[in-house]
Amino acid sequence: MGPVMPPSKKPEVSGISVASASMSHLYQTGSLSRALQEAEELDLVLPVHLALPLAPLPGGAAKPEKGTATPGMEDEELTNLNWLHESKNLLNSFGDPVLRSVSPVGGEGGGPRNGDPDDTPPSPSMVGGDLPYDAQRNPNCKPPYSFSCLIFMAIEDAPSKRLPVKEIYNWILEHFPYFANAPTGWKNSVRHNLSLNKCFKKVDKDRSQSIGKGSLWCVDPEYRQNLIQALKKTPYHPHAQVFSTPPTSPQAYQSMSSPPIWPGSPFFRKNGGVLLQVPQGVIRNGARMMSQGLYPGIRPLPINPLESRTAAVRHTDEHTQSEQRERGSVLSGGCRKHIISHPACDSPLVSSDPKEDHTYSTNQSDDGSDYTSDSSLRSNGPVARDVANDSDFDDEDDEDDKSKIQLEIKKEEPRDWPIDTIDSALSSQQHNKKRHHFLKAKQRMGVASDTLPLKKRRTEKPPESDDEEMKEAAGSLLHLAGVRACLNNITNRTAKGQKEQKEPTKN
DNA sequence: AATTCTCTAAACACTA
DNA sequence: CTAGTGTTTAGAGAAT
Repeated sequence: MGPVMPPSKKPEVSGISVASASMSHLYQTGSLSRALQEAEELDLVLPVHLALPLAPLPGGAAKPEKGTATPGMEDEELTNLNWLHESKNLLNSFGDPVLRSVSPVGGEGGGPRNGDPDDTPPSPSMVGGDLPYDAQRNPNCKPPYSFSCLIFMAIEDAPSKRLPVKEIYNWILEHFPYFANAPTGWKNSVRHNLSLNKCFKKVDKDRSQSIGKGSLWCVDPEYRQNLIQALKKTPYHPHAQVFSTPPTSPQAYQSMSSPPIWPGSPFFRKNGGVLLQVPQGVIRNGARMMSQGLYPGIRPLPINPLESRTAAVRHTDEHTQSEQRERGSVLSGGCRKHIISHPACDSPLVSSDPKEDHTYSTNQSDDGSDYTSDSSLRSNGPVARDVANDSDFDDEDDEDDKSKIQLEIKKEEPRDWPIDTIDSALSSQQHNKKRHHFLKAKQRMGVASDTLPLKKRRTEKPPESDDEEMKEAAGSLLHLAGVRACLNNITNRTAKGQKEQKEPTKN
């Protein structure tokens, strides 16, 4: 255990340090601040939402003064607002590209924001500004969820896990009264998000179903966990119950941590609190939670746990912080050995095509030209990956084993790194712009299908997906045997043929 | 200062 | 024809 950190020193928010003491102990020791201080002294890793109020910000820069300048705001509110700003920054800085792109907090980046020191006075619907969200107390407060999260919640809340746009509107309206008075532009944003965000897939309408216009939308299972993770990280009111009333048991703590919308919300209830529960194992290891979105108990994947057990290295207290870091850096040093590989596993999470798993902001364009800085990879890789690979601390309960399984399935995805994404497709419109001229030029040259945005392509060619998946699955197997290149030649030829057949009809 | 990211607006095509 | 839906582009603005 290291020495007490001076207040000015940046804590390892990325979760490098290791906790062996339970968080409930901290709560029982008294006030949160004291507990947090104690945690710091003990080098404990805190779940992100606990660490937030205390943690200085990587990259500095919270801009509390930028908060809502709503007249009449109380000091406490301002404090909370500052906290929210800080937490946003902190969350952003954690670096999972996915999380950054699927920000839990709406307006992380651009767009007019509530409470911005705008020229225009805040409209009634904006009262509440950036204050931590409490839909019950302040229905006019803009929800702290990005549209991605809102849509995700709406879809998840549907029994069939698929909704037409209109129902998504309705769900949002029902759960977030803010939008009732908001300008209608938000619907456009929803549609925009659905269209551009890779997380959401259009489902071909069942002929028997008559839902009117449009299609059904669902969450791409491949990105589901990421959305959950993003949602999970939504900052919430620092003075919420979890802070003001230390629970007497870990269970109590679990049940009250990180309410997804608000406690008692239909969404929360329907999910039985499961979706965002933080099991003890995770609490003990905030690092994993922060970086991996490991939320054991969240709809375990249909895989065989027996085969998925990892050779997890149990963490012991003698691991020093530096050891942790070193281990992390080794693991993250480009060669990410995945503990488990299930080439034959038919987990839906396994990407069928590495190429498909990127968006505008990924390393390589479809055409192979490299016009991206891929900052998400650069800036986020190390921290996220370090921690990601530190998933071997515990653990004794099945829940955590499940989480490992999920983690490893995710890890299996055959790419350098990965998941850049979620709605980086949406967010990387910068790249989109950069691509624009290039793609236009290319389209003129008659390679249109190849240059279509990913999302478009995904929805455009469902018919051959089975075939393609089979090929990819075979490719994965053959790859292991070192004959990947051979297959590629075959598949490329096939795909090319198909493409050429399709092209004329498209234009 | 440059980049990244999200939101917003708008145009347009398509469809019920 | 209208309204809703889906796609795409452009730009604003905050954060990094």
